[in-house]
Order: sequence, then C-alpha cells, then structure tokens
Amino acid sequence: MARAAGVSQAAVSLVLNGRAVGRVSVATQERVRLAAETLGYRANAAAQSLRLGRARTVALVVPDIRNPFFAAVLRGAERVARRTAHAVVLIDTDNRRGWQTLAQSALAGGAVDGFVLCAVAAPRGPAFAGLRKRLVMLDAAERRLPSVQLDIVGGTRAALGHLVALGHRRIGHLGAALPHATFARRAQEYRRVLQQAGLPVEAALERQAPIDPDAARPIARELLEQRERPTAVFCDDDVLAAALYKAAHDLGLTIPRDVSVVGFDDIALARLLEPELTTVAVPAERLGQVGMERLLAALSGEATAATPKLRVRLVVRGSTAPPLYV
Amino acid sequence: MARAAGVSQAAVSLVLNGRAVGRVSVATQERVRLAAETLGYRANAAAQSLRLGRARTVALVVPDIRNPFFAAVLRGAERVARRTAHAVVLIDTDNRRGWQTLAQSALAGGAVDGFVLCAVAAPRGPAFAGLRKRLVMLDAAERRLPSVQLDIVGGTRAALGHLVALGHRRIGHLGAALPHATFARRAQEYRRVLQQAGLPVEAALERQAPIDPDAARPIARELLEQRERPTAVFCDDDVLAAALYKAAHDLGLTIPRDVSVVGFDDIALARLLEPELTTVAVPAERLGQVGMERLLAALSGEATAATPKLRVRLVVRGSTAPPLYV
DNA sequence: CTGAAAGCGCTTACAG
DNA sequence: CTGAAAGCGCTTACAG
Repeated sequence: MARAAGVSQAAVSLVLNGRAVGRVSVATQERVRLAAETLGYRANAAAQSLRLGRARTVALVVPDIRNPFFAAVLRGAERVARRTAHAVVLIDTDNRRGWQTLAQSALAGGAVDGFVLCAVAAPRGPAFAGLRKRLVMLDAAERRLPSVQLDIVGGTRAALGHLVALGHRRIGHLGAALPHATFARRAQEYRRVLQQAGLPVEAALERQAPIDPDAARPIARELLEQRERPTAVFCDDDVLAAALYKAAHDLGLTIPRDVSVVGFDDIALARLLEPELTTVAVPAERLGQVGMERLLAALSGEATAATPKLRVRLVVRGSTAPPLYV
Repeated sequence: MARAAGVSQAAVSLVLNGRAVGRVSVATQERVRLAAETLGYRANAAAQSLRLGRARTVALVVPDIRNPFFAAVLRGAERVARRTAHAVVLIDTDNRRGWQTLAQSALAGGAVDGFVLCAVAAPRGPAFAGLRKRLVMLDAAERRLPSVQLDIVGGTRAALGHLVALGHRRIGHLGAALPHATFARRAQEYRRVLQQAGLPVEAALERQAPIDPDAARPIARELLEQRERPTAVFCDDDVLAAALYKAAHDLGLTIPRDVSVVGFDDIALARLLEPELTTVAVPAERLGQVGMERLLAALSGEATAATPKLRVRLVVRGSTAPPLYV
C-alpha cells in the first residue's frame, strides 16, 4: 500500500488515522487516500491490535439469546459498538457456568477488550480481579462493579401496586430460576409489597422456573392448581407470563377473569398474546446501548460517570382485572 | 512466559499448540504447562492472527436479531464456532444495505475470516469477488455460492397441500418483504400449488409485509378485509402469522373458524399463540450449526461436500380447519 | 514535512 | 532436542 502510493508506511498510517494535519503534506495525503480507495485497502486489524493492545472487540454475555429481551439488548449494544468500529462477540451461556473459562481465555489472550454482562452472575476468581475497568453489568445489584441499573424495584412495585389496587388479595409470583441479582430483587420486593399491604406471603404462592415456555409451563400450572389459587400472578419475565397463559388455558381458566397476569420486559410477545399482556416495559435495546457506551468509555480511560438508572414503566393491557370474588 | 518457564519462546509455542511430540523433551513440556497454568497464560490472539493470517473470527449476518428465528440460528452457529475456538461477531443489518460496507472492511482488514449470511442477499461488487471460499449462505437459492439449503419448496407445498386438503378454495399469502430468494421461492411455490389445484391466483390474495408485528398488522388486515376474503392464509414467517392473528382479532374473526392460518419456522411463539399455530418447522439452530460447520471447513481448506439440504416439516396445530362454507 | 527503525507477541523454518 | 532469528503489518517515537 505504501509502495502503491509512493510514500512511507508511516505516512499511510498517519493519513488513514486522521493524524496527518501538520505532519503530512496535503499532496501526500491526497495520494494516500486515492491509493487506499483504489486498492480497497484497510489497515490489518491483527497488526493494529498487536501494536495498540486493543482488539476493538467486546463480548456480550447473555443466558439465552433466543429470549427476545436479550436479543434486543444485543441489538442495542451492537449498534453502539459499530459506531466506534468495534465488533461484538456473543457468548451465550445457555444458563451454564462454563462461559467463565471462555471469557477468561478471551480476555487473557487479548481477543476481547471487555465484557457486557446481562443477567448472568459476575465472574469470580483471581483471573477476573482486574476486570473492574473492562466490565459492565446490566441491571446488576452489586454496586462494586460498573453497571447500568434498571429501576427494578420501582417496576415491581408498580406491577404489584396495580394488582393490589384492583383488589387482589392472593397474589402469586412466578420467578425466574436464574442466579442473578435482578431476580432476587424482584422476589424481595414482591414480598415487601404484599407484607406492606397486609397480604399473605406464602411459599405456596411462589415458584421459580427457567425462562423457557416448555419448562415453565408445568411449574406455572402448579401455581394455579392449588386449592387456594392466586387470583393474580406477577411474573419475572414475559416468557414466563406466556407459560402461565398456557397453564391457565390447560386448566380451563380465563385471563383475566379467573387470574390476572403481569409480565416483565414488554417484548413483542406481550402484545401478541390474547388478551394482551399487562407488563413492566423495560427498554432492552437502550439497556444494551447504554451498557456498551459505558464499557467503551471505560476502555478508553474516560472517567465513569454516575451509574445510570433506566426507567421502566407499567403498561396496563388486557391481562389484568379485578378478581372475580372480592 | 518463556522466561518464567526458563525455556525458549519457540518451545512454549510448540507445547501449547500440541506440536511438541518428538520436538520438545517431556520435562520441558511439563515445565511449560505448569508455568502456563500458574500464570494463566494465553497466547496473544492478535499476534497469532498476524502471524497466521487467520482471525479465528467469523461474522453472522442477519436482518434482525430480535426475530427468534435468527437468534436460534446465531445460537447454533455460536456453539459450533466455540468448539474450534472461533468467535462469532454479529452483524444486524436492520434490513438495510449498509452492512456490505462494514463486511467488506472487516474482511479487507482481516478482522473476520468469513461470513455466514442468513436471509440477506448475497453481497455484490468486486470487493466480494474472492468471497466464494469465505462465505456460506443459509437457505439460499443461488447455487453459485456455497450454501445450506432448506427444503422450502417441500415445506411450502406441505403447508398449502394441507389447506387444499381441508377444502380451502381461496387461499391468501402473507409474504415477507425481504429481498431474499427464500421468500421469492415461497411466493412462487404458493402460486404453483394453487394453479395446479385449479384455485384462483389473484393479486388481491397476496401481500408483502415486513417481519414485524406492528408493521405487518395493517397489511394483514387488508388481506382479511376484502369482500371475498380468503378462508386461509399462508404466512412466510410465524411473526407474520402472529400479526395476522391480531388483524383477525381486530376484525372480529375467529381462527380457525373464519380463517385458517399457517406459519413458517415454528419459533417458540407458534405454540404460545391461541390457538396454537400450524406451521412449517424449520430447524433454525441446526441451520446455524451446519452453516458454521461448512464455513469453518471451507476456511481450513477442506473440500466442500455437496450442498446439504435440511428437512422441514409441517406441524399441524389448532390454527387450521376446514372452511366454514364449502 | 519525510523516511528509516523499533517493537508489539507470536510461529516457523533453520542452525546448532 | 534446543535456541536464536526472521517476519507477519501496523504505530510511534526519532533523526534528518
């Protein structure tokens, strides 16, 4: 390339990286640009990485990319990364622990500059000790690590407040069986609201299920089959809510007449269900965006601003109504 | 690292890459392995890429990762890539053309070794001339490029055959408004089956819509609002089918009584709809797997076997029934 | 303003 | 079996 333009390697580098002003003559700049254009030349990424110590690649870690919520996060993250010529590598943990080994290798080998973690537990062990500046957790509880917060407490309170206001007294909880703080928080807040409202907090009203329709369906069913069935159920995720719809249908129960349902996330599915799902809308794509922005900022050494907290809001649709017998 | 183990750089490389047999003494091998373990040492990825000319990274290009079908493809592809220590970078085209520039840069700069293309048109232009060995198209029509085939024709025939067998005479088609051969094929086969069955092939029975519930809903509605409404609709995608459910609901039509619906893909959504959706099951994750396997094989210079063709099969559920008035 | 050189960390011939 | 060296393609001081 330098030869093609008849200039030095250094000049090419300077021009193509926009550091040419006052260092390379305009004529040379033109020649370089023209030659690059003609040859379709791009700087070799590996050589750049080696020299600069930055791979311009970050990994997004999610439990299951088939969940549209995580797909939306990925989309948001990818958009932001692309703006600064970074690539996003996906690590789908499939709800297993093994990903930490992979992540550790990628980091140690410099294949990846940092991580955005979504709904997976923070990695442990000495290998991740220096990770603070290379990691952003999405919707995390731990203040110790850089993160983007969601107002999970507010969302949970809004959802349960809505059910309480409708007159429900027995409110169940279909939680996500994932080891992430966000779900622990929802469970905690669920109990707190019930308690404050003087409503029963019973083990019988709580179940945990994988975020997968088939796996969750029988568990949702257990919740609805009890003698003293809840008249409303708060679900940690829209997919769980959908599983509850199926379970209700299995049992001949009508939503919202026999049981009200509230979801979490507001993925496209929420409005495709019939009746449309009342749910806590979470800005998934924005979460991915903001998370990636923060990671990239941290990687380029910018001071980390205060932990941002994204709003969520309850969207009331057709799946909630007053209980049949008040 | 070499210093830590008290051996040469070359020995480290040999041992860690499994090329040590008969070239490095067992004692040295042990020392290297121990030191690597202790230090958590990984070979620098950039240096390896530079030296070897392979980035061990491939890109998956999809129109919209929020569509669970594409998410499943990604998952399958990622699994396979991981087995051989390759990373998968996502390029979400957002149904736009701009991705080709990005892809071209990534390839020219060696950031990416190859591409798996799913439901996007093959790239054009001289920059992609030498791409044949670095590209696999999923579900492509063009035999000119390496690809993994799906039996789209068979699936379409099965879907329409099912509707014809049920007694439907006016069968509509809600197609995907994407410039990919797979959708052209479905439209073509739809017309062919109707023709062969002596049924009307009319422009009024065909519509194209983006694969997005909100965008597709009014278009689906047009299809159902006509005076001579179709009694059944074949949809190019389950998401389109879901949009049709909504449109039917808007118009007070009941599925399958007033209109039968067949989808394509069998994503999780299909069974969450009520009634559950009759659809052509496509092995999405497997598609991603096989596509990635072929790409990796091609990249390591293995001879490309015959183009594999994956089976699809019609899954009959509750959304199809005989028409009301035969 | 321009060019020659060092060095990022590997792998692979090559000489001992 | 071991070690010293070249070179992948960049970027960045440095000398002219």
